[in-house]
Amino acid sequence: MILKDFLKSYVPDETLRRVLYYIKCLKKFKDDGVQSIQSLDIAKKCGIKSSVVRKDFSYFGILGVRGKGYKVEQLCELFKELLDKIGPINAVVIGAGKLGTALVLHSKENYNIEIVAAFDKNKEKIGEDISGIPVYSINNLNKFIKSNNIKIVILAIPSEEVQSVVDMIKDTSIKLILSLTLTPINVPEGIEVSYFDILSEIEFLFLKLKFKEK
Amino acid sequence: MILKDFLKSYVPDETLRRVLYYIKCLKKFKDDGVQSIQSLDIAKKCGIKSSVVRKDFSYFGILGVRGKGYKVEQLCELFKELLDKIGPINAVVIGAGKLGTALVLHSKENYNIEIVAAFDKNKEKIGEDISGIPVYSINNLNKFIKSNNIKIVILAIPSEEVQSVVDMIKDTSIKLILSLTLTPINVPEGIEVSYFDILSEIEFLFLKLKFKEK
DNA sequence: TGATGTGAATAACTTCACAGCG
DNA sequence: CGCTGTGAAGTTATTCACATCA
Repeated sequence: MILKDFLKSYVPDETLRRVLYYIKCLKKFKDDGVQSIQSLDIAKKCGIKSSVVRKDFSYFGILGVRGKGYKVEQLCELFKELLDKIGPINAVVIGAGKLGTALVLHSKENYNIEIVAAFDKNKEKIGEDISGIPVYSINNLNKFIKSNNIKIVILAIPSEEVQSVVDMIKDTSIKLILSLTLTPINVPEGIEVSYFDILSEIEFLFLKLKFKEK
Repeated sequence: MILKDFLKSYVPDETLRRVLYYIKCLKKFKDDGVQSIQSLDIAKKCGIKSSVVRKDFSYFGILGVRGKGYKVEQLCELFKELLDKIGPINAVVIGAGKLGTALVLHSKENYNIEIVAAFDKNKEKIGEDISGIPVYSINNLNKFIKSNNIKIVILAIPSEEVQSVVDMIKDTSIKLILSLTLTPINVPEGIEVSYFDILSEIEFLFLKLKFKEK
């Protein structure tokens, strides 16, 4: 046990988000055979300031050596420990179209999340599998979630269909819904919804760019 | 001209992000035949507070009627005007795999962004088209961007290939790169990079959830 | 009267600057 | 000496509370 009892202490959301960058970044250093690094090395790679890196690390009690830096191996272990402590991240994806399929395939490579099943309403897709992950009928969704104690659902379906699927799983173990369109969803207390739409993100970034220009 | 000269005034980034939610939300109200709404109606739909809605609107000089609310039609027009003022949002996508293809198809429905071409290194895909959008060889990317004055690139390719593609377009009209994996990219000044990885976002949200639990 | 519009207070996050220590 | 670790200052965003006006 290297980590201090971090779950009790306060960690800013933005730090948690960056942790995933750090993990990716450190993996790269490790693969390249780098053994020792400084906060500035990580900062440059991630496009942030070195003081951010150091402050972020401080929330986890990560200790570098003053005047020297950090051991890559040790940092990797620490973050691995963090992820282990969180436990397995199992999810299901709704919609076995292009987007849903892409997600299932990506989840096989280098992520800590596992997509355990896909669901669709299209009869032609039901019964198929995506690289070993089964595609079930949307009618079995509620039952599957309950019996497998699934906490996360990814919605890779058209915006018109989003609410009806959510209504199907209101009363299950689901804690987190990630919708891939911005269409607002109604959920009961206790379920968190996030919206994550690639094309809308582009629109936002471009809007921001235009506002800065003038 | 309803909008005041907003491009001069300060608008928070987060407000700009929410604008895209408002647009989606208002479209829905309009489609449902709702003519008049209050800030609380929008807030509920979007899962935010009514005061946020009102403050956001205030940056654009949007005027409701005290004691009554807002006219849906009028709000829709205002935001349309905003988008028109920003101008067309043309982008290219790199990678004509599942994810890239999904993006091209989605861009056809109800977005303000237009994906004008896809690029791939796979000979079998080159020359094909995705619902009318051509797939070109990655070797033509630099030239295409320059001759079409493209400002936005979406990277839907494996993390190992990301940097080499970016290196190809360093000296073009590109202003904005959206990478769909978290792998850090080096870019020269003047190009903004954003990272947007669906599975990593899930990891982050789950991490956040776990930290809040305890 | 009832919901808007907005300054002021609060909270969250980032940056700074430098003491501390190997 | 050089880089870490971290309070303190600065910045940005959210929330509050209420005057305002159709």
